[in-house]
Amino acid sequence: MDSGKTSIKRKQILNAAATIFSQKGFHQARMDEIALMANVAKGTLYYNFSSKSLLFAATVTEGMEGIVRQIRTELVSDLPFPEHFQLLVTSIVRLYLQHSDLAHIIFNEISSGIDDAVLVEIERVRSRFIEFIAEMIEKGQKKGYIKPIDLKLSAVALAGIIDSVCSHLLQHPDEATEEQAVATLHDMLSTGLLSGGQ
Amino acid sequence: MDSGKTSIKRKQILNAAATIFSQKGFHQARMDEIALMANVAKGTLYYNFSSKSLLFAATVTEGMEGIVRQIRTELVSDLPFPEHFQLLVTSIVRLYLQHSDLAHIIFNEISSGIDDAVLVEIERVRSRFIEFIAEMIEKGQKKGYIKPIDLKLSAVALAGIIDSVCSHLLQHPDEATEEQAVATLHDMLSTGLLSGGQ
Amino acid sequence: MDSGKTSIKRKQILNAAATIFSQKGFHQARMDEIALMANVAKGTLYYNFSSKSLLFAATVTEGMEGIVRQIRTELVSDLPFPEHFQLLVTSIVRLYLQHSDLAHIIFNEISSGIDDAVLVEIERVRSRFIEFIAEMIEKGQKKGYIKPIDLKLSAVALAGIIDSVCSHLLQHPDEATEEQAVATLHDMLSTGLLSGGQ
Amino acid sequence: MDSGKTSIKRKQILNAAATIFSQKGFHQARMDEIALMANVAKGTLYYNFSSKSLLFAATVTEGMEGIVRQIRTELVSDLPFPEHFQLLVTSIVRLYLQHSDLAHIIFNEISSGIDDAVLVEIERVRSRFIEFIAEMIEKGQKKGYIKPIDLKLSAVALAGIIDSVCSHLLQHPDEATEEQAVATLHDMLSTGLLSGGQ
DNA sequence: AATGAATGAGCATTCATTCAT
DNA sequence: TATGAATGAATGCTCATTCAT
Repeated sequence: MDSGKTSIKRKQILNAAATIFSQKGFHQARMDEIALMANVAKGTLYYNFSSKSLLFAATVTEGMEGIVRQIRTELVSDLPFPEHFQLLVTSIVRLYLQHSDLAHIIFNEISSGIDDAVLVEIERVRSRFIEFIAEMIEKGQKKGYIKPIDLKLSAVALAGIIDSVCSHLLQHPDEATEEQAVATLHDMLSTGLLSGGQ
Repeated sequence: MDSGKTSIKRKQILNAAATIFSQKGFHQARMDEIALMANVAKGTLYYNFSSKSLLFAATVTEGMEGIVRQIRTELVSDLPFPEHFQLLVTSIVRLYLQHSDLAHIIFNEISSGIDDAVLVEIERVRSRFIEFIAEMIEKGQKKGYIKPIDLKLSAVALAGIIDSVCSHLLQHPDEATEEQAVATLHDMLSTGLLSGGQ
Repeated sequence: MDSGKTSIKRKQILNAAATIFSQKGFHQARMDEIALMANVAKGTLYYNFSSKSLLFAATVTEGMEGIVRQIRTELVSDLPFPEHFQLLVTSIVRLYLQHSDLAHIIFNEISSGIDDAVLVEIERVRSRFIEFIAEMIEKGQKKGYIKPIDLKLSAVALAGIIDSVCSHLLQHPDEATEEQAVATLHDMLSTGLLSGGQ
Repeated sequence: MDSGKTSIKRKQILNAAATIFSQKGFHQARMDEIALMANVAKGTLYYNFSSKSLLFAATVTEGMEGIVRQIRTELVSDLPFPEHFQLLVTSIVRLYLQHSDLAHIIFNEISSGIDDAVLVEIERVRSRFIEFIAEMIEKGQKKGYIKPIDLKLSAVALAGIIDSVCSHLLQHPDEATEEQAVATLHDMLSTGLLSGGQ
């Protein structure tokens, strides 16, 4: 199993797993609880995914695939670059908040105690996301809109800044609105913190 | 107990705890292992800290206090602002890498399953750090060096960007040097990604 | 079901079961594995045999029937007794080694945790084998070749001695040949260990 | 742990383990049940023996050591050989029946699914017992009482014959007395099955 | 007759915590 | 103060069995 994409129960399980894993983290998530939320017997979890680690891996991988696909879809527009960049930030923020469960896992779950193989898989997913962002930045550079800067590092930085602000937003929903967050992010990412024409 | 500051064993325990907790995260760290590394019997852990959660809280709190104190010390200089800002970034990066264990905990260990009381304590430590950064930004604004921007959000963003890049650096030491990372961070934080005369 | 003798799948299952059960013993054998080796779906196992215990019982019973039948066939000869006795030992040893899987089960699988009903069935098979040996001994006694001795106990002893030596042979194939084993067995069973003119 | 010889709880556990393991075999024995019978908490089992397999190994090894020691003690007599041999058979039978639990394990538990390391350990114990018997036979040969015969094979045969008859006795206590069993065994082992002076 | 997805009771093992010394 | 033997609740995983198709 572990790879057929279409069983109903399989989807129920992946959904429940995404929720529970992101709420509690890998180690604190209980297979019992996932089974309960997925409305399947515990054995069904293991019939479909041979271990907790592999269920976790599948949750992250398949979830992330969907998200990246979605962002790509939203960005097929032919907008001029400044608007394109604005859209990128907005899209990522919105999707992060929409799928905060998965996003939280991907950005934060590095904790050991997971099979090394699975850890590598998660790292691979994270990398692919970073590379996707790096692509966007590179396009901007080629069109002359983005300054010459280390691609990988700036992509990592961009991911980190969005993760951090969105996490904050989710934990303190009263302190700022999504619009404010997007505005601040876009402002900082575009022209930095310093004032005036430096 | 939990508050007397001077026992030798207590320090041994806190040191061991910092190492183990940062290597393995809260849930994967075992009291046995901490006791072993601290050269202390397991009972002694509980004689000094009444639970794993409280030991974790003490580790984080006392560790962070030291770090913030150290940053403040390094920043008492009367440098003009641009250099001051550069120094701030450099200091935080250096301390993050130096205390990556603790930093990692503070920036990433949100996973529940820890006593709520302790979670609140960790959040408090994180907040204090964010506020410290916000203060720095505010000073820059008052002196006219930093553009008007939401203080809290930009502080959160700054913390996130540094966390993300430093974590990346630690996991992929071959991809970039500390100097490159500092340069990229300073560049992005100062003037953002867009090219042109901002 | 459990009694129709002619399905192809049924035979495939019994063959696979004999192999797996003897390799791993009753408790360690898994129905999955038997189904796999029999080239049959798991459900088919249960369609033909209503439980693991009953499959085990059928495996043992039908297997043993064949073996006893075979020994009887080999012994229809009209050899004079000494040669007849020699042939008996040789045949049993050869068949034990040939069907070591089944033999191992029948001589060693006493472990409980199997349905009592099935345990009784196995015991019955074992008994029948002991009785078969006892018959042989009795014949020898009647012809004056075998000393007066408790029939049942000596049959049990004979079975035990053969089982023990054959098991040893299987586990340590390098320590002795089949011929040596047969010779030693025949020697001990014929005239015992003591030297001198008995 | 696993090697200190003197804790009270440790002994309680080993006694309970011997009983349960021999009643149910390795796979069917439950750690819960052993803990219950030993009057300790389940955790205490694991505090003293790091796994079920190791507990099993310790049970077999330490138990067997005691038995072999006991047989050796009973055989220090300076009896002339025929009586010595009789005593050997009698002692082994009596001890087998006395410690039928352990004896049963050592002679029958070959089932896989136990750690290989532990299986090897059990095989080692069995071997040592076989060697002990071989020594006895060798002594008899040197004194001229026992015929020239393969030492190892005859020792294996002797162990097997005793095991088989004793097991039978335990399962069918009504069919023969211990004395009858000893008599039959001694008779067969001394002069075999054939009558007269062959 | 045959299948295989689904089930859930059962079990070994872990580990924070306690407490007698 | 310090210890470490003892505890037992908690949990991942297995596998015989069922049943809708």
